[in-house]
Formats: sequence, C-alpha cells, structure tokens
Amino acid sequence: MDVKTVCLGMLTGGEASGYDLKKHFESSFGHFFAAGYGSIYPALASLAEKELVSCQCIPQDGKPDRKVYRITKAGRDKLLAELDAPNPSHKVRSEFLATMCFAHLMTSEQVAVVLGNRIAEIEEYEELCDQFEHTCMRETPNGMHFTVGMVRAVMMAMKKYIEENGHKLLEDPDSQDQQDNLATG
Amino acid sequence: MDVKTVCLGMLTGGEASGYDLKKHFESSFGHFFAAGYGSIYPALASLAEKELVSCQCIPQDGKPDRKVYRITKAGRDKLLAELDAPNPSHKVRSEFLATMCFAHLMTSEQVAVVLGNRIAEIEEYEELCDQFEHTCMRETPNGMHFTVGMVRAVMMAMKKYIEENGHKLLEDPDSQDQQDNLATG
DNA sequence: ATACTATGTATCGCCCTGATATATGGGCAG
DNA sequence: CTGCCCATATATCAGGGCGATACATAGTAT
Repeated sequence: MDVKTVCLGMLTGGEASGYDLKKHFESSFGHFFAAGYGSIYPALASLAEKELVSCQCIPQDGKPDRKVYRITKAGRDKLLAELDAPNPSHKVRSEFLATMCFAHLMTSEQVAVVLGNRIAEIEEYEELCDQFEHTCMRETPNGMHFTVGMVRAVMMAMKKYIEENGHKLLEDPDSQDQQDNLATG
Repeated sequence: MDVKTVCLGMLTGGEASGYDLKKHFESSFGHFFAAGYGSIYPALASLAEKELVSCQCIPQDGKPDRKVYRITKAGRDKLLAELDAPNPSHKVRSEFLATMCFAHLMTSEQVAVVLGNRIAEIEEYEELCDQFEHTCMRETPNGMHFTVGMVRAVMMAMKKYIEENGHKLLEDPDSQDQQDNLATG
C-alpha cells in the first residue's frame, strides 16, 4: 500500500488527472495519507507503464496537455490484491510529540506556544470535517465517512488530553531543574 | 526537527552508542517518531562531523569497535535552537485508514480481519504503556510521561471508535454475520 | 548440528517530501 | 494598464527516511 495503490483506488471513482488527484489528496486523504506532486506524477507514470491505468492526452492551447487516467481491468485486480493485506500499518511521525519529550529543556512560554498552536490546528481541522460532512454526503462511499470520523475522534482525544494535562508541562522550569534530581539524592 | 535532532536530545540523558539509541527508539519514541539503523548511523556521523557530538571508539575483541557518543556544548545550543520551533508538525501515514476508504471494494470478512488486527495492535501497545509507566517512573522527564500518555489516549480513542462504528462497514448484503466476529475478537 | 537471539556497526536501493521550474490566462488592486 | 497573485497543469531534483541486508561473534535453544 503506497501512493500508487491509493491513486489506483481514487481512479475507481472515475477518470482523473494528476492535478485532480492532488486536489483529492488535499481535501480528504491528506490528513492520514499525504502525497504531493513529487509522489503522484511518478506514481501515475509507473502505473501507466505497467498498464494498470490507461492515459489519454488532451491538448489544450497555451497550457500543457491534460493527461487523463483511467483504471484498467488489470489495475482493479492489482488494487483488490493490495487491499487484501490483513494488517495495514498506521504510523505517526510527530515532531510535536518529540518536542514535548524535551519540554524540560524549554521555557514554559515556549511549551505554552507549542501546545496552543497544536490546539488551534486541531480546531482548524474540525471545521474542515464539518464542511466535508455537509457537502460530500451523497456519493462518498461508506468507508470514507468512517475514516474521516475516526481522524476527527482521534483529533478530539488529542485536544482533550492537552487541555487536561498540558499544565503539567508548565510548572516552574526555573526552580532548579526537576524534582527528580532531589529525589535521587 | 529530524532524526539528528532527536538523537541529540536523547544524548542529553547521557552518552550512548548507535545501538543504544536504536533500543531507545524502539522502547518509547518508536510509536510517534520511528527510526532504524539506516537513519541513526548516518545521523550520528553527520552530527560528529559538525562537532555537535564527540565520538569515542572503544575496541572490543571479535566485535566491531563500540562507538560512544556524547553531546557537546555546540550540540546543546543546536538542540535548543531546534526546540524553539513554534509549530512542530504532527503527521499520520496510515495504510489502515487508506484501506478503510476502499472498504466498499472488499468483502465483509476482509474488513473484519483488518479492524480486528488493528484493535489487537492497540491492545498490545496498551500493555507496553503499562510496563513503561511502572518501570521508568523515576528518571524519565516530565515531557516523556506527557507524551506517552497522549499516545495512549489517542490509541484508546481509536479503539473506542472502531468498536462503536466498525459495524457500519460490515453491513454487506452478502454476509451479515460478520459483526459478531468483530465483537468477540 | 542447526537455528535463533543478542551485541554492534554500516550500506544500499527505493520511496516520499518539499521546493522549484515552466507555461498561461483571469481577476483584482493601485 | 500594469503589476501581482491565483488557478490550471505538468514535471524534476536534492535530501531524507525505511526496510532489508551484510559482516562478525557467541551464547542458547531445538
């Protein structure tokens, strides 16, 4: 399951160009499986070479040709084979959490700013979810709603945790490092 | 904030070899900031070249030299500068969620297996958290506990969401007995 | 006797990320 | 009416991370 496979899956919803797929990634997939042009265009080229998708070039005046991709029968088979994996990964890469591990090396002010920004970003995403659920209800498949709902639930849990526990990182950084030092002596 | 910076941060807790750092990544950081040898060794080499860490080679019979790294003054300064970023990223890359987006292309059985395995993995992590909190309470800094607690809270939210909403993906006209499998698994 | 695990360092190919380049027309503000 | 940003649309490149593999040895299971 890589960017190639996700592109293949998106194309089951109808033909699309690389540019279209990028917008699709930005609007929904981006929050749990991001991809930029640097991944999408090579992925489509590779899929076309293996004939898992077909490509139709549509000339446009002034602009570069618009390349529209369609999934083939072989592509559908490949997709179904990829979806058969029993234990797909779920990975987090968080500079935020890594930073918080070293909160004792930062000032209280720095920590407070980081926590505040994280909450602001979560609330921003909340609004995106609301928009998605109000505008894309009809044609969107079941699994997409499930997925967006899960990301939202996880975000909310994160926000709640910060609000309830963030203060533990903001207690007097100046007063002689930590209690640990005293306890060990 | 990359693997180099996290290695630098780990070295504020005392000298260590690449092998030691890998174990550190596996035991705690791995769940929100993973790194393998392919990242760690080049990172340490790069840090040593910039003199942000010092390296002492300790010969061992039969085995390769053990290389012990210590953070330098310049390294501490660099770390503090990196920690100053006001909005560190928090990214998810989830083959699991991407797969669930295409649940309508899978059989109910396939979906049930994936959801069951995800829950099993979460419960496995829960036990790791318990162990961590019972064995590493003393010297571990504040932020580490905060971070582990947050990952746990997020995992629990995910588990709860699957238990409460997973059945929505299993309502397939072909076979309707799959909900029981998930509930008992 | 075989295979696996632990210690320990290191490299390699593949993939992804973010920035940048190229090309053009439309809308908007100064 | 000129400058500027935005949308459309494709594509590449350097840098970095990921997983697998290799080397070398010794203890411990099967």
